[in-house]
Amino acid sequence: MVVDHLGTTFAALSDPTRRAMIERLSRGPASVHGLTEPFALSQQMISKHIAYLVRARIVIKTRRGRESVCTLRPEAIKTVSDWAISYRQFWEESFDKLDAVVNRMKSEVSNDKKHGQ
Amino acid sequence: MVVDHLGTTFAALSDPTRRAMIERLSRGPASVHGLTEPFALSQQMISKHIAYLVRARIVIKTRRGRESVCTLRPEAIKTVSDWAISYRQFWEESFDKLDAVVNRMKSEVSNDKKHGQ
DNA sequence: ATGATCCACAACCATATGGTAGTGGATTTT
DNA sequence: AAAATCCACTACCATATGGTTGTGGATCAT
Repeated sequence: MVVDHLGTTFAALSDPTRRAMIERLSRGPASVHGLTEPFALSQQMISKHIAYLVRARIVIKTRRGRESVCTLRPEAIKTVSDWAISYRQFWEESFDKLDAVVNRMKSEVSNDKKHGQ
Repeated sequence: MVVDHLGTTFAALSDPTRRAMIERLSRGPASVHGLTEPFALSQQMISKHIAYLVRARIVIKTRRGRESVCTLRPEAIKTVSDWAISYRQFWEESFDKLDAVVNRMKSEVSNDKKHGQ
């Protein structure tokens, strides 16, 4: 079976801890230890989350001495953006329709005012 | 605990069947039966997937006679887009840096050519 | 060399999810 | 009224995930 890259990406993003880690990494690479500190989670759990991000190709891990440095892959997040933007036309149309409805309601209201009830 | 809306949204998007259902619904509302046909999955399973999408507030279900009509909520997908776009600055900077590296490599290559090896 | 630090691996548990099969309730259709 | 259609509910199973504890291997500092 073909691997569902986008699927594993979304799955990786479904956890708030991992999204926070991404936010942290967007401000520069960090070691596993550096990622553990802010999160009140065990080091083992952080390693698991990182493994998940690595599997989803969102993060790259490189060994430097006794540290593992994690780096964010910008392409990964762009992939998500591209997916969502592919529906841009749909949601803009929907919002336009909503606008139209609102406007019609407004004019009906002013109509009511003119004609009384 | 506070509900992690974005998290359940991403989780809902992690399944290829559900993403295909979203693609289908972006072209207009459909009944459960209408959503079952293209997917070679049992009706029960499709109902489960729809329930997942409803829980993530991506889809709204309305009963009409014996049918349940599913409609896509455009705001839900816009949420995903907004999340990804919040990292736009990060990835554009990264791509710029990559460009810089590539350019430096190019100039080094032309340098090698000039000086021989 | 010894201890401390950073990290990975394994075993284990509870829960959620993807999937099946079976059933029964409404609503249309005939 | 009877049959067919559309859908939801339940029970059940295998697997993946979030989380824990325990441990051991490298690497750095003293």
